[in-house]
Amino acid sequence: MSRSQQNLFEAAQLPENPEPWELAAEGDRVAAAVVFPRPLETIYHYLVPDSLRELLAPGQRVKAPFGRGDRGTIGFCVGVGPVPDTSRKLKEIAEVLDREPLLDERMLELTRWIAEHYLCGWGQVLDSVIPAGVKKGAGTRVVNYFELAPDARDRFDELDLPAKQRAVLAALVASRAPLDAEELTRAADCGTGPIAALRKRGLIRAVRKRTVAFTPDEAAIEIVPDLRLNPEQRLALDRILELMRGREHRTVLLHGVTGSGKTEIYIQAIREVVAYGRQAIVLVPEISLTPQTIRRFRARFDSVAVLHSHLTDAERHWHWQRIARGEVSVIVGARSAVFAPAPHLGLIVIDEEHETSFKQDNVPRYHAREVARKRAEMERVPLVLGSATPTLESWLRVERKEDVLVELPYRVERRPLPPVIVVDTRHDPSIARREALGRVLTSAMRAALADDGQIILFLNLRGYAPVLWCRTCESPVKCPHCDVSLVWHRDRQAVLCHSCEFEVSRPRECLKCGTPGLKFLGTGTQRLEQEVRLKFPDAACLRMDSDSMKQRGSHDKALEAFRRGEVRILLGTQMIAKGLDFPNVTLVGVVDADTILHQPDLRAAERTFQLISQVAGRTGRSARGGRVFVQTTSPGEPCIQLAAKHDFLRFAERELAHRLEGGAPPFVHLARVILRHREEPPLKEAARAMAETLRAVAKELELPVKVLGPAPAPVAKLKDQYRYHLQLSAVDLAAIQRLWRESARRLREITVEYVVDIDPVNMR
DNA sequence: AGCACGCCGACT
DNA sequence: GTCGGCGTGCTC
Repeated sequence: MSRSQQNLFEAAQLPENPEPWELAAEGDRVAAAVVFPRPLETIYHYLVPDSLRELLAPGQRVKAPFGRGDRGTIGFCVGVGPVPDTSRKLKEIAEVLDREPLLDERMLELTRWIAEHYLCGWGQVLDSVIPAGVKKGAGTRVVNYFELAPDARDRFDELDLPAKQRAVLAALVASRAPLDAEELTRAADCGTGPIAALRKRGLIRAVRKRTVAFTPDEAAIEIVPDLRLNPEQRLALDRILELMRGREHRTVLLHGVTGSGKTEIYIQAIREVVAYGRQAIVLVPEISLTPQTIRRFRARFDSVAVLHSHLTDAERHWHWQRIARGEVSVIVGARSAVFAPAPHLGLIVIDEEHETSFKQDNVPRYHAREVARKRAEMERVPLVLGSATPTLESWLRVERKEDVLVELPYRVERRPLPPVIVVDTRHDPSIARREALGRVLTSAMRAALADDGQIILFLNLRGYAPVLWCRTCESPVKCPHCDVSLVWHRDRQAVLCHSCEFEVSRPRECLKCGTPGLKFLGTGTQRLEQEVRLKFPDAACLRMDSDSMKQRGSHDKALEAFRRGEVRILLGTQMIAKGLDFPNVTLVGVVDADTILHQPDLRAAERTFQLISQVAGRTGRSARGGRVFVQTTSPGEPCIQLAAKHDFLRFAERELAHRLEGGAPPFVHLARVILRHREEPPLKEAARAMAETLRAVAKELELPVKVLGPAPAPVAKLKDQYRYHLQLSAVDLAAIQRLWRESARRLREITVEYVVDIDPVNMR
């Protein structure tokens, strides 16, 4: 038994060293520790019948009778060992579902850590970590393979057989491995009849095997050599390599301004890892997982697996198997790629570390950065976090010397960062006329176009008008199912709810009071597109948002058109804020910096700073230079001012001071409890009762946890369910975790549905 | 989360 | 009298 297996037994509360009498009493019966994909903390024990003993190992799925009805339920075996010391009569495992473990001991340990850290069931974690395609065996099928019966080879010469049957036998004699029906009929030039006849005679027999019935169509790509690093990059890479060779875990924060060449450093660090025969995982935000990013890695390494959300189950399964066999050196993917089953991991990289999409927003609500940190710690390999605008969480760790800071303060070839001009739109005549582009930005656009430059305009709202105003209610019309304003989409001639599926075509009257006469207020990307076309009729303009980019491949096509210069003005949402690198872009406009700034979120300033910095990174990438215009009604806001000066350090210092003063993250850990119910009064009462219980338990156990609330959630209703939330905060996350676990029993009286979110990043 | 058990209201 | 509403509590 391996060491880590023993650890699992401890977790499963099996006796580590059973007393001799125990062994005698139990004979040599074996028990399996099983967890189920449900919100259950408990590890359940089952007897392993002798017939399954050889087949069962930790990491495999089993079917076992569970609950009062003894229904066959699929669970995950997390340990095998002696029968625990319990008076309870154990049931037996009914079936072993996998031939091989789906996860090794380390991954089991990692998933257990996630369950404990994020307060959910271990089985739930395992269930979400293993792709559906792997569980289903997608892209594989069971095929009959034929081989000679044991004595057929010897009797071959004396047998008197029809010619075709003889040919089949001859083919099998010649082949060393068993052949499937297709191979056999081709080799013997016959149909299936002779095969069936031979089988009947007992001269050949069939063995059933699961085989891959999937062939990937990955076009070959030409490998290009590594780029020459500039002195700063060289220094940064050396620092990372030095830590890598130490064979100790370290987390490196690679803070490099946009365009400083961080990706090249990742690539060359990975090269070293691959040279040792190890694998690297590179996590990138989902929206950055574009064909360009993929090509960039595939042009530098022989075997790259790209895990993105559009893979079919069969493709995902195929990659998973290849990764597990160690055939892939580099795994590039979004959040869930942190679970790639690489057998000899050498390095984990997280690009754009500050991106919120690394946090999963359903159970298990893990943050890929924290999971990566844990995994890297367990595997004793480095973790590299890269960003131009690190999270304050990562920055504080650096300040506390918990992590190592490596900086790239300059762009490649020492190109300057673009000047950022903050435009006060409060007294702008165009804005007063409800236009989206103010006078300053419009004339800057005119100049850029006259100078043959290209333009990127960023606006964080999709649709035509984000507000449908009812004059009678004197308020925006809301979705009848959600506490969210409906958005007018002109292209579909309908108002949509961006939180649920609700849609009404061309409403003439208010959905609440029935009065006609609605006004469309505010500007979304569709209205912006119209305004741009009106003001610049001669410049080809393209809108990129999730509405216009629904079709597969349209994203790549749009960017290609922009790259070729067929499109002069590119406008869109978040999806154009990252990673794009077009040398001819000489102007970037942030149409409304206030949309993020004024959100009720403790990180609103941080997000605004990040947005401006990231968007600014899209220009000035060639000798042509470039400028950035940021439209806002709060031009004095420090986060905007400091982003305009590209001064992350000052911003971090200021913002950290604020957070410290306000007792906010990263100085404390938060946990958010979101309760939901169809009716508001019982929900409110349940939330109150929960807060009271948590406060009482915290007091009894003297746990230093603050309990805030309850209060209606910022989105007070979603899909016909009202929402309330509580906020727990503590310097030490362990205090929150303990409080939650210790309260579990007393929280059983809470009958409305609720979830806990540890270290939330989304406060809606 | 599921699911069985249980204790109350409208039916044959 | 029974069928079934969904509140309650447990699952090796």
